[in-house]
Amino acid sequence: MFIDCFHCPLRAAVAFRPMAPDELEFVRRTKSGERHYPPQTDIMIEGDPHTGTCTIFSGWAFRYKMLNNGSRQILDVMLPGDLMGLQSVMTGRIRHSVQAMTNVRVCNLDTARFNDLFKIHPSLSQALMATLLVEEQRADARLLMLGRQRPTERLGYFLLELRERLLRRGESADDGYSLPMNYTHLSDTIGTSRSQLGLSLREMQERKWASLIGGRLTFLDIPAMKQSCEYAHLPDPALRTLI
Amino acid sequence: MFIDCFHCPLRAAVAFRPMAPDELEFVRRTKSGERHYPPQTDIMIEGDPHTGTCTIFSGWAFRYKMLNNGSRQILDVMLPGDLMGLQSVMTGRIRHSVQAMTNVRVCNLDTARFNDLFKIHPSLSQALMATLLVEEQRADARLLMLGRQRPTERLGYFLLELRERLLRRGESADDGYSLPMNYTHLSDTIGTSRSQLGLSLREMQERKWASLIGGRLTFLDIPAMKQSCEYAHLPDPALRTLI
DNA sequence: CGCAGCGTTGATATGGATCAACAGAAGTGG
DNA sequence: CCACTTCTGTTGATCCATATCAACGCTGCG
Repeated sequence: MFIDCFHCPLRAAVAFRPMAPDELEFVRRTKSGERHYPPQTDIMIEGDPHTGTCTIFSGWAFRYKMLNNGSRQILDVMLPGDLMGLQSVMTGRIRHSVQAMTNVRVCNLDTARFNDLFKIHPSLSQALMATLLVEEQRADARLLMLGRQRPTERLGYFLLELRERLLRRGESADDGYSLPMNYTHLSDTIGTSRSQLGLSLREMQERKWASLIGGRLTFLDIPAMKQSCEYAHLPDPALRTLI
Repeated sequence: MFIDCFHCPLRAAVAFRPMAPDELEFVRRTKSGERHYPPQTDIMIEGDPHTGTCTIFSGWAFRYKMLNNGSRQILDVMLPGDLMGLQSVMTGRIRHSVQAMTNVRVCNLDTARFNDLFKIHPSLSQALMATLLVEEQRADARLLMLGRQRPTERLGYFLLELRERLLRRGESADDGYSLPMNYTHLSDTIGTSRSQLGLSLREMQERKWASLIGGRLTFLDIPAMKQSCEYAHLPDPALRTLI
């Protein structure tokens, strides 16, 4: 049941930078346990100073922030291999919540060892920084989309990016994937209302870009979609490190 | 004319984590020169693989992305002490442009030495990572504001955040600061049209939050403004490292 | 002097929010 | 196992906030 990092099936995915044996040994010893979260449960809550750090092993989650009026902004979707809670280790407090979207299994990490990481494994900490910088690039793209694109293009961009992330993890076919997000998730991600999301989905279908039926997304014309949404492919996966 | 890092006036600001002598020596040796950029000139351009890395010594700049239709999204305003171009060193390519808003002086950094940074100065690289994570928090806040707040609240949030950043650098009084941004800059930052920005500025004034006259921003009721814009103060400045 | 850029205001159009309604699915409790 | 409730997808009607377009005076500059 307990997954050994040396035989972690996630590592086989092309999404991640290959790791030296001593680095991998370090990671293995940093892992302090596993935990399961059912859908719709919070894994971390904004403002909590006592959150730990963990990596998603399986399932989907999302980072989000709330306003007092109850509206929610989903900041990012988190997939297997994504690290969460680094903020709270390094800055003492986490400024967003994380919620499970499907059943989620995480590998907990011993936060105390992050100090050693920098001392003992410079190349690993360098790789981790590269990972953060790639995340920053994705955040910039989201800012552009929220600030300057139309709802349908925002949606398209989001779905294309998800496709590429999943492809690298071997969790998507070229022409589509299973999407465990409902209307509310999607509209809170692209910053629109629920009804507008419905219109955008229909528009996507009418333009023959893609269709979402029964939780299954199917792409119909990826080049046209990329063109219109001004999608830029993700940086080299060799930059992303799995801890 | 050439500023020695040991006597860098920026370091006196409360914005930055204090630095050990050997760290400072490392930084001093990493500095490879200085350069000046007049207003409206690009310091870095999106997609360029050959950008270096530098830190703003004085003046204001901004990071931005463009769409094909010509619209621009300003991702962030960069102030003295902010590091730029780390993306291109670590990931090989920069995904946004940077433009000077005022006269800007930068300290260029020798990118080759960033490898040594991790090997020789773990605490410094750890501090740099904390800095990145604080930036991530600020980016999350911007996503929330672009996705879920009204233009006036977006504007208010932005101005409040700028105030706090400037205060820490000793470049702002408690009740206001000089703002070298024009209508286009501001509207491209908060994701609205130019005319809407005019309305939001007026609304800000009518609500007695703040007023912007002749490039000088004056706060009238900061608590009310923070309340309405749901402003959360920035993390501890001891986390931010000046390289 | 003429021109370009910028702040500012106003008129109009429209895209998206809001509200409402409903059917089907899924979960819940008796 | 069925009735009931809740959630979710879906569509439509209405309204309003914001984009778009236009105009103009001002300033700085060539």
